[in-house]
Parts: sequence; structure tokens; C-alpha cells
Amino acid sequence: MIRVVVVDDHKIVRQGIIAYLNTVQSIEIVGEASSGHEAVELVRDLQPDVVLMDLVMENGTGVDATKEIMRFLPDCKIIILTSYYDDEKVFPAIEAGAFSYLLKTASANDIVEAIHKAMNNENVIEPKVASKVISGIQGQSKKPHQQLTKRELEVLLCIGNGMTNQEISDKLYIGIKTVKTHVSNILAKLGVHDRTQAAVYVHRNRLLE
Amino acid sequence: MIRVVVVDDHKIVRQGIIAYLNTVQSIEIVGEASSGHEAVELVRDLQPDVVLMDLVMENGTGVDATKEIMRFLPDCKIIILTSYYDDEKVFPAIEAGAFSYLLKTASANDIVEAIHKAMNNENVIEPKVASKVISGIQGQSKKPHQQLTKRELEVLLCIGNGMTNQEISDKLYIGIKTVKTHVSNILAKLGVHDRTQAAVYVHRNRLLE
DNA sequence: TTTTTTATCCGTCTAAAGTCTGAAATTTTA
DNA sequence: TAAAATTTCAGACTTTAGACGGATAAAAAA
Repeated sequence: MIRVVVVDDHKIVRQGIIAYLNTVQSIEIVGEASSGHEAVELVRDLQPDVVLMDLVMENGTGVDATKEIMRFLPDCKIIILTSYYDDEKVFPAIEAGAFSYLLKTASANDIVEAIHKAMNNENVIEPKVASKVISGIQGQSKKPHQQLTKRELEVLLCIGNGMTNQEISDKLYIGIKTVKTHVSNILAKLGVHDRTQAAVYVHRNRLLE
Repeated sequence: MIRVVVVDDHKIVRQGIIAYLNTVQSIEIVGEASSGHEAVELVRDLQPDVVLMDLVMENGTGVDATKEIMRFLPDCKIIILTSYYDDEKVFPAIEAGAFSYLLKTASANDIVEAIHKAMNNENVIEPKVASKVISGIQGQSKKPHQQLTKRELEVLLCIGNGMTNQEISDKLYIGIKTVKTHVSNILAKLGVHDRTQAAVYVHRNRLLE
């Protein structure tokens, strides 16, 4: 029996989910919560296998609850069940420790499947969300220059135009020492050894144009 | 009366030209030659205003004759009359001092006109030849890097790849001082101030790829 | 609110880059 | 053959780049 806790601030939603899950033999609903805080306490007491967690709630968000739960019960599989799939929701949730990410457009059967897969350590991610996650991963291994700060990028483009530190200093109205600091940081981030290679980098990656 | 000498190693060509020119009031044929050497001697004696010169002849080329004539009679207008219009013929001829350049496909009237214009210090250049001359002039003001020597171009491409002087020195098996000399010359020829700008130049002009 | 990131700046120091002058050997061109 | 361009290298010198350590204030994120 898979012990499940359902968290959602809308009672009608909880009831719908619970009603269906109770028809599934392998699943046992051991508790329900209507807020993040409530959820944390409930999970601490019940130590469930799975938590179905809404993200947007009135008292305490699902992300905070997820973070908190992972702290004392890291093996608990938290399945996010929400209607949002924008960056601002998805990444923090996954970062917080969510195991799967479902949208409320998912069928009841999808939820059951996700619970079963969670017990087999299989993640489930909605297609719409998956693309976000992928681009998020790409964000991790993004091109060197994309991890530059705005100012550093400005300086880099100047280098790409063949400007000297002094010229950059004059153009951006900052001290030459500051320019040097930026240049050093840029070289480190790009993984090159001098400004000439940085300039080559700019052109090879078509950063100008 | 415009005093003209006709130079061509084919008697039939000379006769044809002379026959027509004799019908022109303002023109007087004062002599004819069948080789470059002969032409030089004839011109030295007769001091004509105009020389109609073939380029390809058996004894002594028209280019050499032209050069020689310009040495002792620089005001003499030498009109090249030939069937060739390739680079190897055109440039040496003009460089030697030819005043106009006609093709043998020109009409008799074109020749007369060229002679008259020559007396008014107007050059005549066949359209087909003109394009060569233009690109020749462009050759004078060709892209900076095209006036680099082979070695300098090698070094420049290394710079375009972000290499340091030491690395270039190692790669080309030459001293670092030599590299510096090349770099300085390159910077001067390209009109840039440092190697970074040189690298930018390389990429802007797509010298690599 | 506390912490982290960002943008700014200083001084010192070393290595690299670049200039200038001069020069010798080789190759190319006239 | 003579003249010009190319390639090579040297010494002395100046300037620029870049590394390293440290520091501060503002902005953004946790």
C-alpha cells in the first residue's frame, strides 16, 4: 500500500482526487492538508510515501512546504499538481525537491500512474513542462558568455570591436581598473587566456552583428 | 599633320592600316617597322607624333620597344594595337608607357579617332581592356591584407586564432623577435593598433573559414 | 533580514605586446 | 646583373595586459 497525503487549499479539489484514489487498491490516502504549513506538520506526523502538492495556496506556498519536507523526509516523493507551468513556478519547485510535475489538466489516471512510477523512482513531467525543464538544463550548460553579467557582456563586445581597456574605460565611464577586473572575470568565464582570444570568441559566436 | 609610324610584324596588317590612314587628311604615315628593334631605330630617326604598335612580334616585343622609345621620346604617343587583352599583356604595356590600348577588332575609324585623341592628350582604352585596368587600379588600393606577404598572412591567421607571439613562434619555427617584427608590419599594413584589432579584422573579413 | 551577486575601485607585480633601429641572407623583380 | 622586397634576428625601450589580493556600496535573491 502506497501511503499518500493530498495538499490543496480547495476542498473540492481534494475531495475529487481523494474520491478517485480511494478506488485504487494499491493506494491509501492517509491525510489531507489545505496549506503548506499544515502539509509540513501532517507529513512530519504521517511519514507518507507520496505527497500530492498544489503549488499556489493561501497559507504558505507548495515550494516552501516541499523544501521543508525534503529536509526531514528526503525519500518522500512529492508530486506537484498545479495549473501553472511557467518558469517562475516550475524551476523553484524542482529545485525545492519535487519529484514529479503534473498539470491539473492531467486525468485522474495520470495521477495514479505518476504515484506508481514515483515508487519505482521514475519521474513524471508533463510535456509542456518538460520543455521548460530541458531549456532549464541547457541553462545549466549554457554558452559561456550567457553566464556573463550585463556589464561584462558590454565589456566583451567592446573587446570584440578591438577596443583597449582605456577606450572601454572612456566609453563606459568607469575606471580602467574596473575594466581590468571585468576583463579578468570575462576571460575566466569564457575559459580563454587573453583579450585576443576573447575577441575571437565574440566573432566565432557571432555576438556582434 | 600628325606624323605616324606603324609597327607590326605582319606586312598585310601594316598595309591595311596604312591604306586607310592615308585617306585621312590630317595623318601622314612617315614610316613602318616589322619588329620592336626596327621600331625603336625608326622612331629615333623620325621622331613621330604617334606610334601604332603591335604587342606580339617575332623580334623584340612591343612592350620593350615602348619602354625604349619612352626613354628618349617621352612625348611620343604610343597606341597599342593588338588582339590580346589579358592581364599579362595589358599591364606591362601600360606600365611601359603606352598611351592608348586598342584591340584589332577596332574599326579603322576607331584607330583614326584614337590618333586624334592622342594629340589632344586623351587616352583611349577598349572597354574589354578597361575593366582590366580598373581592377588593376583597384589592385593598387586592394584590401589591406592583400598587400601582406605570405609569411605575414600566416602570422595574421594565427593571430586570428588567438595565438600569442610565443605560440606563433613555436608553430612556425621562427624566433619570437621575428614574430614581433611580422606583427608590427602586419599592424601597420592593416592600419590597426594591436593584435586584438588584427584578430577582429581577420574575422570581419572572413579570412579564416 | 541576511546573504549573495554585481559593479565599482585601488595597488602591486609580472609577463606580454609593441616600437624603433639596425642588419644580414635570400628571393624576386626589374 | 642590379635593385627591391622578403624573411630572418638582435637589443633597448615603453606601454599594455592580466593576475592577485583586497575593499566598498548597491542591488538582487534567499
